[in-house]
Amino acid sequence: MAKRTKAPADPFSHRVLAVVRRIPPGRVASYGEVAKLAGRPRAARAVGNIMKTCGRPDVPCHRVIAAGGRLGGYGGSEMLKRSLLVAEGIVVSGSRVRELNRVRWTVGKVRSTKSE
DNA sequence: ATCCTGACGCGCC
DNA sequence: AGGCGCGCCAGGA
Repeated sequence: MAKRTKAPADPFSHRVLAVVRRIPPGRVASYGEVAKLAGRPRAARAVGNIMKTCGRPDVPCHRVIAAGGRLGGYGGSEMLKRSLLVAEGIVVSGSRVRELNRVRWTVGKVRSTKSE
């Protein structure tokens, strides 16, 4: 045996997709946050690339935004991303998410949609 | 294997 | 406040 079947291959990309998939509706996570949770706090850029190559409908890539609440990009259709976020109840102003502190997805922080 | 690009992040001008 | 540059990581040619 001694064969671990196969090398870890891409635990990173796989991890990123898993994290994004865990993002609940009405919540958003930044590329850097996802990257950090995936095990690469400096791979925010790579995360963005993976989002593009994800090709998984179970991965709400539109819920992944840039740092500071910026929309980031969306294949050139960031207006679509903005609409999707707003449609989920997220307040977006221009190219900036408002109340980021409220929509920011945090692990272990299950805050109801109730305004506090 | 090497080079370049790319849905980023942060600092600086 | 907005724009520019450098750094970091992964995937594709």
